[in-house]
Amino acid sequence: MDSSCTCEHCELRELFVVNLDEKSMDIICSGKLEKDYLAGETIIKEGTRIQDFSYLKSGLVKLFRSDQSGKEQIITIAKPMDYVSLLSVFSNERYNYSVTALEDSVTCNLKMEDIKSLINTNGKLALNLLGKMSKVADTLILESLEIRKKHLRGRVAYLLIYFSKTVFYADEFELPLTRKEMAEYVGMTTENVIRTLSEFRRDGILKIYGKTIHIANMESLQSISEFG
Amino acid sequence: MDSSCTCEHCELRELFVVNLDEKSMDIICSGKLEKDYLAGETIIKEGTRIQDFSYLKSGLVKLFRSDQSGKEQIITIAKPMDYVSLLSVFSNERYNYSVTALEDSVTCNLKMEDIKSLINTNGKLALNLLGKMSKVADTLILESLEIRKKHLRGRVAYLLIYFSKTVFYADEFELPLTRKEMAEYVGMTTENVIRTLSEFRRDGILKIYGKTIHIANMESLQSISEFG
DNA sequence: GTCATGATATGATAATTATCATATCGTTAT
DNA sequence: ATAACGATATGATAATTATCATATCATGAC
Repeated sequence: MDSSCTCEHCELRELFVVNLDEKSMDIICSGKLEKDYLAGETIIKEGTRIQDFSYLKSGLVKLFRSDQSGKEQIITIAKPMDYVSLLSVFSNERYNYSVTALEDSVTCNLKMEDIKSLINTNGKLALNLLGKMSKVADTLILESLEIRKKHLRGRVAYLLIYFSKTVFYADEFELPLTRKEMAEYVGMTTENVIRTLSEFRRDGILKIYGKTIHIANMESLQSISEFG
Repeated sequence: MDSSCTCEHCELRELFVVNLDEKSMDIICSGKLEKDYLAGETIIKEGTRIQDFSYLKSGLVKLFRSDQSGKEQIITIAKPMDYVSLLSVFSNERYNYSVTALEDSVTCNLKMEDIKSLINTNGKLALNLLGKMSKVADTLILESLEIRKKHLRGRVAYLLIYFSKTVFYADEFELPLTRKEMAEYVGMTTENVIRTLSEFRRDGILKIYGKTIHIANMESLQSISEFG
């Protein structure tokens, strides 16, 4: 066993759920590569050839698209143990989105070829990946339909609740997005994100200290999100 | 070989791309069930348990969600050889969307269990399905981002081009959606769909005879879609 | 045939959202 | 330290879109 490989102790088992046999684990591990990124650094650039199958070990990243005029749309945010390259990966030669670190982050990159050959011999792994991809796609599609139905207040409320309930598990947290990025996520203008946040502050729903948000009235925020 | 099974001649081979061995083919085929639906009929109802893995043999169907107030949002339209149950299928117990026939349609239903056990033993099939799902998810997600960027005129133009170029392969076609459904697809009101169509007619871009649409000026329509 | 209903259609108005202008604040580069 | 820049912030205004009212038309129910 390669002494530089610490897979037995790493999260690969958790990630793939099914226990791979020693040989498969060795193949995967020997090609495994961890990379560190500082907040703001580019992890994947749209148009790059897809060679790795990567997941996020720690930190927080955004997946987004840019149009010709440079305007960006955030597709989703990935948390630790989420796949960074799941969309596109089995159907495309190249990434059709970019990935940037929102916080200092570490990715774990496996070789796409290794994964593909493993899938060929390990049906459980295949089903597991199908399940993961199905879930990610479902979530993204339903989320975009939900957001589309909401007014501006509802969209901002939705986003704050998202961070509070599914990313930070706290009523007070440090926003990992600028107001501009929040706007790019939920499809509105930066000015209106700012205005909406100010409005929530004036209504006593939020306390805002720069990027630090404290949700003072979660009930109100939730009813605004569901729409009011 | 079961004489009622005509799989050798059917499109299963095309669909799965990889040639299944006789035994696998038999398993799939013996559980195969074709169903006919008239335009307007419900094929899948949101909340139903997922038991089949089905694709569309002929016709045209819409996948959509309904909210508590009965308002609907169309997720996508499936054409022949598209999977009707691909989203959700590997991650959910129940459908979180409904499917209705837009035209008289025929579905071919395979047993989910058979597919799953085949995936276990056939890596190529697994990779093929991963590819298909990846592509569908990608398309849906990017489409929703594209539509979100457009103004009303661009959205209607986009939809008409979609039907012309990828569904009917013709400049003149019979719209399979009501104006209300068009609105539900691209996220606007019925009135504004109608108004926009009228505007295109007045500008000489379209000729409209009820549900029959003739695109008289594709260049204009395309530049409107890309936005202008 | 007549009625009821939903689809299509159009206009007037209201609500929502974006754009533009401007200002402050904090951070980084020099 | 100062300048430059981007992020945050707010107001005024314009553009976009939805809502409401109303009318016609087609279709299916009876």
